[in-house]
Amino acid sequence: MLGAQNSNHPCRNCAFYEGSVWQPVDTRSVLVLTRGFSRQALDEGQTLFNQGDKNQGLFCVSKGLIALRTLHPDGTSTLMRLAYPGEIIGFRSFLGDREHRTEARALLPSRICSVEQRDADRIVRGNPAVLEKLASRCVFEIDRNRERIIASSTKSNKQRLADLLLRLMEEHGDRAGDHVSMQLPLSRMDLADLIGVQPETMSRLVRRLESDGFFHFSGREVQIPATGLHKMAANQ
Amino acid sequence: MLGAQNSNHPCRNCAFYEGSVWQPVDTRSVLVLTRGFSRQALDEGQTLFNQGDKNQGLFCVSKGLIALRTLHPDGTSTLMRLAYPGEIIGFRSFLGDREHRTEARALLPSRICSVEQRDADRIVRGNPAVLEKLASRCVFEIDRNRERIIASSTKSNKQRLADLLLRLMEEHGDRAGDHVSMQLPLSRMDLADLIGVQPETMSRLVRRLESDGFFHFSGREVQIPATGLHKMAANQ
DNA sequence: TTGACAATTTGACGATCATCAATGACTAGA
DNA sequence: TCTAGTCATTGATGATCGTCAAATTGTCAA
Repeated sequence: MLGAQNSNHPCRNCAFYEGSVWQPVDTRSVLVLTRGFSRQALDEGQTLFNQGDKNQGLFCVSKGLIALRTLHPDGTSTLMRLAYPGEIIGFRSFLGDREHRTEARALLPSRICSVEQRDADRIVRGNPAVLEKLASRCVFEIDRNRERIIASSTKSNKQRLADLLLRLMEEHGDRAGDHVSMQLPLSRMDLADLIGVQPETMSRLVRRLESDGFFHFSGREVQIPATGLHKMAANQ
Repeated sequence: MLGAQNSNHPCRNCAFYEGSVWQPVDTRSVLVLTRGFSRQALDEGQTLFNQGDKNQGLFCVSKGLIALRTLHPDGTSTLMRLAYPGEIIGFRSFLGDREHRTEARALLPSRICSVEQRDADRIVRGNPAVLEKLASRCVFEIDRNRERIIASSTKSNKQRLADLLLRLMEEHGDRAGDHVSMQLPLSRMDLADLIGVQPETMSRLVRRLESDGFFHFSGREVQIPATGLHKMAANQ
C-alpha cells in the first residue's frame, strides 16, 4: 500500500499522487510522478492558462478552486466547469486537439500540480490504465454536460438553480448542525450563465428563493437549511 | 496500405474497418476485427439498444441513421446525438459505467456492425492507440455538447436552428447545382429539442425561415439554396 | 374508402424573461 | 478621503416563448 508515502506527500488532495486518476499506476510510475511534476501557487484571479494556449500537459488542483470559462468574441463568457481540489484540468486539450478551449482562472487562492506534456505523454503511453482513467473522466464530463443540456430545455430557472446548488452542496458542502454551507466565490454573472439566464434574472431569482427560505447567500458563502434542502429536492 | 482490402469489405463506411477509430491499429488487429464483428440490419424505428441496458460492446453505423435519445420520466425525450455512417456508438457506456444512458433508434433503415464487449475489451486493452482514438472521440463529444450549451444561452432560436442546419449540411449534405440538400428524417419534436424549444415554436420558426428563403423542408428532406447558406452563415 | 390515431399547424393568451435604464453597494487606487 | 470603476439590485417595458385548444394534415390498417 502507498498510504505511508501519501501522508508524507506535501500535496494532499492531488490526483497526481493518490486516490484519483493515477491511482492504478504501478509503483515505478508513481516514482516517476513524485519526481516528475511541479507545484505552483495561484493568487485569486490569476490565470493558469488562457483560451487558445497550446496544451502544456496535465494539471491538478490540490487546493483552492479553478473556473474554466470559454470566452466569446463579444466579450462575454460562459462558465463551463468548476474544478475543486483533486480534480484534473487540461485533459480535454491533452487528449484532443492540444489547444485549450477555455481559460482557467483561480476563484480562490489555489495550488496546482502540473505534469509537463512530454512527461504526461510518456506516462500515459506507458500506462494504458492511466489512459483508461482519463477516458472515464471524459465520460463524466460528457454526462455532466448532457445533464446541463437536458436541464436547459426541460426545467425552469428555479429548478436549475436549485439543482445546481444541491449538486455542489452534495459534492463540496460542509454539514454544520441543521444546515449545509459551502464556499461559492461566484459572481451573479457566473451563476447566471451556469444555468443560462441573464444576471438581472439571476438576481431576482436569488432574492425570491432566499425569501422563500430555500437558501441564504452571504458574501462568498451559501447556506442551505434542512428545510431548504427538502424543498429544493422536491422540485418545488 | 489497406485500400485494396477495404474496397473488398462488405461493410463500407465502417469505422471498425477503415478510416476512423480503428485505423491506426496494426495489421494483426485489423484481422481480429475482420473476423471479430458481426453485422445486423435495423428497420426504421427499430431500437439497437434501450436506455438502461448494459453495454454490449461497440457499434458502428455502416448505413442509415441512428438517433440517440435520453428518455425522461414524464414520457418526453431529448435527442442527444445523430450517428451517421462511419460513426461509433456505445463508447460512452463502454468507457464509463457500462450502462446506456440513451436509447438508440434507427431513423432510417440501417446497418450496424458490432463488436461484443469481451472482444472490444480485449482489442482496446491490447491496443492503446485504439483507446486513444476512443478518448479523442469523447473529446469531440465534449466539444459538441459545450457548443450546444453555449448556443442555448447566447443565441436566438433562429440562429440555433440555422447553425444546426448549416453544420449538418456541411457534414452530410449533397451539393446539387446551386443548392445543398440532405436527408433529415426528424420530426418537428426532434428538431425542437435539438435546439431546446417546444414543437409549436419550432413549427412557427420553420415557417418563418422558409418564407424568408433560408431553406425548404419537403418531407424528410431539406434544401438550402446558396442565398440561404449565406444568410444563415451571416447570422441574420 | 373509411376510421382511428398521431403529428403538425395555427390561433390566442399569459407568463417569463431579456433589455434598457437608474440606482445603490462595494473595491481599489490615488 | 475621494473617486472611478465594477458588480448587484430594482423598476419598467416589450418581445418571446410556452401553454392550451382547435383545426388540419398525414399515416396506417381494417
